[in-house]
Amino acid sequence: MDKTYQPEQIESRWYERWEADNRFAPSGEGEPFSIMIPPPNVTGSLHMGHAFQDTIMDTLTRWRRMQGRNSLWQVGTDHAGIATQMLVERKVAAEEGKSRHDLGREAFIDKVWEWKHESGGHITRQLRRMGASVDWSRERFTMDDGFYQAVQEVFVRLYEEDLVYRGKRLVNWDPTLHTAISDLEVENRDQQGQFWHFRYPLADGVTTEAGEDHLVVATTRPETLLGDSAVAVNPEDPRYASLVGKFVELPLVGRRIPVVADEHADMDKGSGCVKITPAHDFNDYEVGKRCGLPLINVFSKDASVLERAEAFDLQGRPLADVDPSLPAAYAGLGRFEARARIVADMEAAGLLAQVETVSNTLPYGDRSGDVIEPLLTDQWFVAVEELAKPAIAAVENGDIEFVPRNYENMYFAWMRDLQDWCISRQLWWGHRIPAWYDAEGNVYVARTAEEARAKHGLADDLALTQDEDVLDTWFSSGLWTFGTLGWPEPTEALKTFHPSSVLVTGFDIIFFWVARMIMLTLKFTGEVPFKQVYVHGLVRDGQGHKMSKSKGNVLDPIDLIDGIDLDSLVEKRTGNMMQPQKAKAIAKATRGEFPEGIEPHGTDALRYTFLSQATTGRDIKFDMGRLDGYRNFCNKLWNASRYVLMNAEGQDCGASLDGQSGEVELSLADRWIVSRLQQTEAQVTRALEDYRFDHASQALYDFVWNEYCDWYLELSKPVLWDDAASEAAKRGTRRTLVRVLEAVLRLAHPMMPYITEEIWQRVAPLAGVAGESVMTQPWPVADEGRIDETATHDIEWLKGVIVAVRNIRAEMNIAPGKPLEVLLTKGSEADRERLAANRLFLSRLAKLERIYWLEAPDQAPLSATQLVGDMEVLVPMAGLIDKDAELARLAKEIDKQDKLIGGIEKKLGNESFVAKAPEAVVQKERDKLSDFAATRRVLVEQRDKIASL
RNA sequence: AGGACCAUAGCUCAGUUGGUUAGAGCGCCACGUUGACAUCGUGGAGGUCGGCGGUUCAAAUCCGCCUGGUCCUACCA
Repeated sequence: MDKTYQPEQIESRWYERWEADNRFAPSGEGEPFSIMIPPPNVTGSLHMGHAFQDTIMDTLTRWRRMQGRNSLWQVGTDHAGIATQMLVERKVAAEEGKSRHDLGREAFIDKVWEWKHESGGHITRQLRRMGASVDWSRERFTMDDGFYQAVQEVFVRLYEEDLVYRGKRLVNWDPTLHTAISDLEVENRDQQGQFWHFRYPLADGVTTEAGEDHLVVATTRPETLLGDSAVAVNPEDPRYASLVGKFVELPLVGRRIPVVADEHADMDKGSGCVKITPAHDFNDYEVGKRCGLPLINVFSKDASVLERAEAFDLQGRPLADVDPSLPAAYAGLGRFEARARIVADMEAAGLLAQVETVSNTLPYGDRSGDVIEPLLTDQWFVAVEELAKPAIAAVENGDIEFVPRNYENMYFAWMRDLQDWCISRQLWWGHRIPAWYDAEGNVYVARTAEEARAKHGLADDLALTQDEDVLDTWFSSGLWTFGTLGWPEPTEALKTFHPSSVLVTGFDIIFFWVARMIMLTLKFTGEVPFKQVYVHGLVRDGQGHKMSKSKGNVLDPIDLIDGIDLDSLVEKRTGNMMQPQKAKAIAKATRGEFPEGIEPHGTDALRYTFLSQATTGRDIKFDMGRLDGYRNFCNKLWNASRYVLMNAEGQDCGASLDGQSGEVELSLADRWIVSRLQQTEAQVTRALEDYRFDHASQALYDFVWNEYCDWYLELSKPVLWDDAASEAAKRGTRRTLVRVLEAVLRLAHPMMPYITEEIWQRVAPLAGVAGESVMTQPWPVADEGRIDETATHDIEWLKGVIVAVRNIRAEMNIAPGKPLEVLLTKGSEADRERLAANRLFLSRLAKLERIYWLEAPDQAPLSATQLVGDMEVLVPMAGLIDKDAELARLAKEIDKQDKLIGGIEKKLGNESFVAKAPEAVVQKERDKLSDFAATRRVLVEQRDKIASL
């Protein structure tokens, strides 16, 4: 083995090997375990969130696989309608100078497929770098043929049950992308805005109670005035009661619109009158419904003003009795330009009463960044009410369990207040809606045009045109858990792996995806999609800020693995920016944070970092320090393995594959480390069962570094290297070294797959273990029978003596390597026996010249003293020790004991404590008190002795 | 406005059903390299557990209020 751990040399090699050997496919045996990967966007590249999530899923999958479960990690990518279409549009524009409309629908779709074939493999290659043990042979895409079938099937069946319907409704319209988007894709941002108060003249000479000939309404959107169809007042409002049923004359337009009574009008706000524009505001739409008002649309798909308004009734039928004329001056103006002109014209007409500056929130499209316009359009919807009921019940009755639990509340809150889901998108890339229209506009929904004709008895020569729209991406990804397994066919895979065991996902897509999967899956399979949902937080930068290109704080997981030099990192963060003016500051911050660039750390270290930070229900601040630390941990494991191999290879380890071995004798240290291994195995397993990856990684780290390396390897040296040790003992220690390491590698494998495989290949044969890969070895199961309390206590004693000596050395400024004479005294018979049994270990680890039992404590030479239990560890001071330093040290120690004693005496002095606390607790305090008191006595004795010199 | 979550060492975080001398890693200080490892070893310093109040024999842990932070939902004519 190389002297230093170099991950880049082992990682790609092992992944290719595993994949070639088909190690990721389900074994076909054992209880099924399955995870469906949240399909990443096919256009995307792997970000920290993916890397984190993939690490968790891979750890779970590898662990369950080793436990003998028939494990499937289903992989695939999402076609991601808007994102992909935008990306290819930009590419075509840049390369050919054409828009998608120049190309036409078919040619453009071809371009997208072409692009997908060219570049769609980027993210899956990155997934391989993370070590993801997904079954590539089952890779799926949300627009592959199978998904096409599934999507058609679901849509048609929902339609047949009236759970999908089409209608003219007010939707969130993106004027840049020219498509509807769902509520979830709208991002509300706080803004400073203006609030204009307008006078609307009352018609027919009517006046208010106060004698005014007009009403005052206020708006942040003056341009919607053109589409007003009423002014509402509160039914309880005495100021305007007489006006209900009367009319106002809409300024600039001249249309007569009624004054209506509706509780939407708030008497305490402004004048108490509110303009109602049902076609351009969601609240007003509701008022329109309640009051039977016409819907007057005044905007085109670009959100510019129409020449003539379009009026509809609530069913979306054109209304002939509304005068559609609009002032010619505004025709074709964009909404913001129209706003300015309308305000100016109102002011010129003396109808602008007041302008206020207010803070409000505006809806933005999360893809385009444009302000969303509520617009009346024909769209397809899923009626969610019926679907939501069983979906809520499934979580309530525990069929689906959220981890951590509190996300269930978030889920319930959202599910109980669900709006119908607008599923049509005016895009080209996606699943085209399986609906056909004849010349009269009759709609026929079927899986194919042929089926539509057959079903509805249509003539073969009747011209049918398919709906131009595609389905929301989340509609198809909502079928992910069963669609990937072959549904609607009743496949073996579906029977075996559905419902999936656990969904690993971020809280940010609980609404987008998780909730909809639950609804659709229950509807079509009668099963839940997954039994558990493990919800993790967002990966943020070291300061807790969201990583984003515009902030220039993005870390690329691949850069953490391979390393990146500073200039490349700066270039990556500042190149191709939307706001180039920020580049300088970002470059400076980057150079400050990473003066040397980023070193290579390897996949295993990155994975370990994620796991150690994967604590329940909170975002993680990615900590570069930990990444370094876990890279060092890999290095530690690597070097410990080198030591083991150096001492075991070519030697009789008492367990070689050929079964030939001499007699074996286990030392105290051997029994102890085996015992501790059992406990660690139990701890790690328990932690993984509880999704406490932080605890799992911590337990393993502690065992490997603080026990196996720091103590056990050191304790093995005297046995292996000292002639005094027997051959049987040497054999026993070699066997333990090798077997414990082999088990550790299995235990660590799900978390750090590469390094464990690399080392395991060399160690397994020495441990008498046959097999081609650690991946398919059994998961270590703790054997309670090998937990050895005596050995643990003895080792604790041994460590205590060694640490006591080291402590004295450090405090007394005695060179670490200087051989010392040490006396033990005042202890029990057990202590005396322990000394006899462990003389070799003690001498070696504490670097002693001589250690012996002092029978008569009162004859002790002047010494520095430490206590191990009741026993005193003495390092004679002659010529060694600084008297003042020792006195100072003792004073500090005595002070510490005094504080402890004081605390306990106070407790025990409290009568109600003694009376009410459980006897065991009280006894524990008494025991502690006598321990501390004894320690104090020894320290004081020692102090007096030294002071008297 | 409603709700959720968070606040523990300089930093990033653990802390099971209340009883621990409140822990880890990084960072810091001192010392140390002939035989696994300086991506290291040994020893050490560092915390009134955000604040106030309550329950209890006992609170980092349970309850209430407050402060600060993050996020979600809603509203803003």
